[in-house]
This record gives sequence, C-alpha cells and structure tokens, in this order.
Amino acid sequence: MATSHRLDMLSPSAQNPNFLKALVSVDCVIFGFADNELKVLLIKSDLEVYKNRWSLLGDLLRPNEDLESASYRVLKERTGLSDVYLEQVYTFSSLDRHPGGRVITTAYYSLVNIKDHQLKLSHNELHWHPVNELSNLAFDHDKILQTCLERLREQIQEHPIVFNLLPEKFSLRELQALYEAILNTKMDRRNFRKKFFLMDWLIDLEELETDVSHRPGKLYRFNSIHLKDLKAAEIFSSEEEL
Amino acid sequence: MATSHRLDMLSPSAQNPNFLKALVSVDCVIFGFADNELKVLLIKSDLEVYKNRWSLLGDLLRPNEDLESASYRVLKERTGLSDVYLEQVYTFSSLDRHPGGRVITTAYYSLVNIKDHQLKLSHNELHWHPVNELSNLAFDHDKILQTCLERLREQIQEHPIVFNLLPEKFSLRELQALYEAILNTKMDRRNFRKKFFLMDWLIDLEELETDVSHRPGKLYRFNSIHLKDLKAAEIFSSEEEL
DNA sequence: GCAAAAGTGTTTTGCGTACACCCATGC
DNA sequence: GCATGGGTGTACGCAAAACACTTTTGC
Repeated sequence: MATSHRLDMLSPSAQNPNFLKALVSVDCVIFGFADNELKVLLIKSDLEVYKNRWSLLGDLLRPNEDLESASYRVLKERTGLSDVYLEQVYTFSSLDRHPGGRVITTAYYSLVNIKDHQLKLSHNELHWHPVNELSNLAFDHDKILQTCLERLREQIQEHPIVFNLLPEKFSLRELQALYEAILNTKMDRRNFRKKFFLMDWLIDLEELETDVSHRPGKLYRFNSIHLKDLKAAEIFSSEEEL
Repeated sequence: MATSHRLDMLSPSAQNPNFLKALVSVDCVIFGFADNELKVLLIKSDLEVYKNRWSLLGDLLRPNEDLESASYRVLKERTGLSDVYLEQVYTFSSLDRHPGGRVITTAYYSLVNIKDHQLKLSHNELHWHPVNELSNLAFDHDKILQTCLERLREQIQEHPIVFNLLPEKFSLRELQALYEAILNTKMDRRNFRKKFFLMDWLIDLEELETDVSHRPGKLYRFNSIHLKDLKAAEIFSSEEEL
C-alpha cells in the first residue's frame, strides 16, 4: 500500500534517494559553576563563516557508538572527566542549521565541577562563558544553549543533580548561590536551609569552611541515598534498559 | 590539534568513514482517548522478524524535511489530521535497535481526538491499542511508548494539553476520566472541579450533555486564552524560532 | 569595632486532600 | 422509584513564603 510503514522496508530501500542519510552529531552544553555564575564551556569555531565566534563542544557520531557514548567521548576528550552527569535534551534538525551540509544534532547537557579539570583548559581554545551574558554563538548554538538551560531549570526543581556542579564538600551558601545562579533569582536563606534539610539531601560533615574572610559555615556533602532515585529515573528513561 | 572541533571540519571530511551517515526516522506515539482508556495508534509490522507484531507509526526522514515536518507528514498520512499537538520527546540511537541496519529515531508524541478521523482507520492495518495493556511491540517501540507516556504524564500536570484528546465540547466527567486514564489514578470529583475552575482552563458553554442515561452534565470548552502559554512555550523550545 | 556572613523560629497563606449530601435525568 | 452520575462546601494539614535578630570570624 502506498502509505505503508517505510521503516519496515528498510533493507530493500536503504539506497532510495527519497530517504536521507544524514550526518548526525552531538552537542554538549557543559555547565559549570564559578564566581557565583553559571558558566558554559565553549570552544572557538574553526569554521570560516563562524570565524571568531564561540560554539558548543560537539562531534560527529561514529559508526560504532550511540549518541550517549558520543557525548561521553566528547566530555572525556575535553574535560578529562569520565564520570559526569549527562542528560539528553532535544534533537535539532533544521535543513540549514549547519552551513557545511545536512547535520542533525542531539543536544545533551552535562554538569561538571569546574575545579576538577581546570588544568586541561589552558592549552585549548576553550573558555568558560557566563550563561547570562549574550553570546552570539556559532550555528544554532544559542538556541541549543537556551533549550538546555530551560531543561536544567526544570530538572533542579525536582531532582538532586546540582551537586555535580560543586566540589564534594560545600557550604550552604555555595549551594544557594548555585541555585540562584541557575534560576536567576534570589531566595530566602532560612527557607532554603529548611527545605534542604527537610528533603534530606545533605549530610553534615561537621567541618567548617576555611579561607573565608568571615564566619565560616558548615560543610556538607550530598546524601548519596538519593543516588538511587537518580539511577531509577535514568534507567527508566535510558535507552540501554527495558 | 588532535581533538579539534570536528563539526567545524565538516566539509572537507564529510566522506570520512569515521563518521556515520545514518538513516534517521521519526516514530510517532499517537495518543487517543476512547472507552475511558488512553489508546495509542499502532500498525502491523511488515518486517519478517516482527511478523504479527504491532509497531508505532514512523517513517524515514526525507532530504527536504526536518524531524517535525516528518512527524506532521506521518500524522497527516495516517490520521488525515493536519492541526495536531506534537511534541518531541527523545532520540533513540542504539546500534542494534533496527534489524535492517543503523537507524536513529526521534520519538514524538501527539494528541488527537479519535472521533475526528475514525473513518480513515478501517482500510488500514491500524489499531487503537489500550496503553495500559502489555503490547510487545516491534523494535524498541515498547520503550519509546513508555518514555512518551512518562513525558505526557509530566506535561499534563503543568500544561493544558489534554484538550487535544477531547472533542471541542466535553463534560467534566470526560475530562476527569481522561486524567485518570493517563495518570492511572482515581481523583476526587469535587477537588478536580475546583482545581480546573481555579486554573481558568474551562469555559462554560451553558449547554448540557445529550444521550447520557443519567442527569446530563454541563459542557465546556478549553479556554483558548491559554493557547498563548502553549505557543510561548513552543516557540521557546522550537527549532524554528530564535 | 566593624564588616560579612552564619545560624536560627514563628507566623501567615495558599493549596491539596479528605469527605457526604441532595439533585436531575433516564429507564 | 431506582440507578447513575451531577453538583456543591468545609475542615485539616502541609509546605512555601515572609520576616529580624544574635553570633562568629577575619581584618
């Protein structure tokens, strides 16, 4: 029948020019937190049309990997980190989104602790850019960044993921500053503390900050009981399971 | 440099066998509501390995269209409807997800009013399958369906989208039954009514149901003031703008 | 002693939830 | 008249929000 399910006819028709064989890429919106600002890791574009503009870190998908593996690979290559938080957000497929030809890209965001890989940055044309400043990125990367930022804002309201942006030990002030940076709001300190203790996301390390020029605050770490929630949620939406 | 941004080198290296040129498809999870059940539109798989199994409606992406256009095309071809609610959910890229070769697929869900296109169904191997019954779909379509169902459940909590599943005029009983079907829960009638009036999502048509064998309820329609919210949200996450 | 941030409780408000009775219609 | 669902209001509990003063440390 004329409108039959063409995927079922893949093998005989894979060479059919009606069907697109496209390059596929991943673009990683790598978030970090420093100087009380949410930052995103950018690289100088090599492409002539985008000369001197910044772009997200991405790469083309290879034959032997899926999108998630490709994202992990990009992250590993760029930040040296292998155990990062990664979440798929959206796939962008406009015909004209890449000046070099048809490339469909899937956007991931990831959360890293900037301090963990500061060394790798210097020899590259890499740069931590404040998310709240206008950036005029190459390609459609402004839009990708916005979409990922939106998703991040939604996710942190329900899920304990911001800890990936902080060092293992952190103060409540740092945690609150991080939320305020991501959501671009001010929050009440007492309510913030109350809420986090109530949610049981924090473990009191019974240590104090050092190197602050004021009264030092207590240090906490993330309560890894809640890792299982993350894992459960991940498994449910991940492509590897079920 | 060894780890330069390969997307920037697309033109010279597009033929590089390190980079995959993949078939790309869309799969549409088309939700409908009938007999107090949430249903999904399925088609008999033509593929030999999946003989007699049902699959989602999908198609390969064509050279001149983006993913959203492809989804609209599939919907138009299958249901005859051109003005449907459509939302991208997730892109699946496992190496072995399609027995005929490497196909990356982006899942969309859509919400349609079953009554609007009932005629088109009879001559096809199409079938409205209850979502809550085990289905053993072809490919990874069980997983795609689950992922879309989860996203739908999240979305209806915040956004007035379920109206796309109902006729223009509907009773509160139908609306509540729909929520109960999607969320697989029972709700309190008085609280349900209160909440919807408070949210201002409904317009009282000052008409009554007919053809019910009990006291007829009032009919309502969706308050299209809130369409702007939807449009605003869409524009913000859509690839066509910005 | 002064600047800067830590730490701490109470009150109010709005929202979700639980819950029961009479009413209108079809049969 | 009976079965079926329509329509309605109140009370409780919880969580979010508003709000100010004392304490500790570095300088």
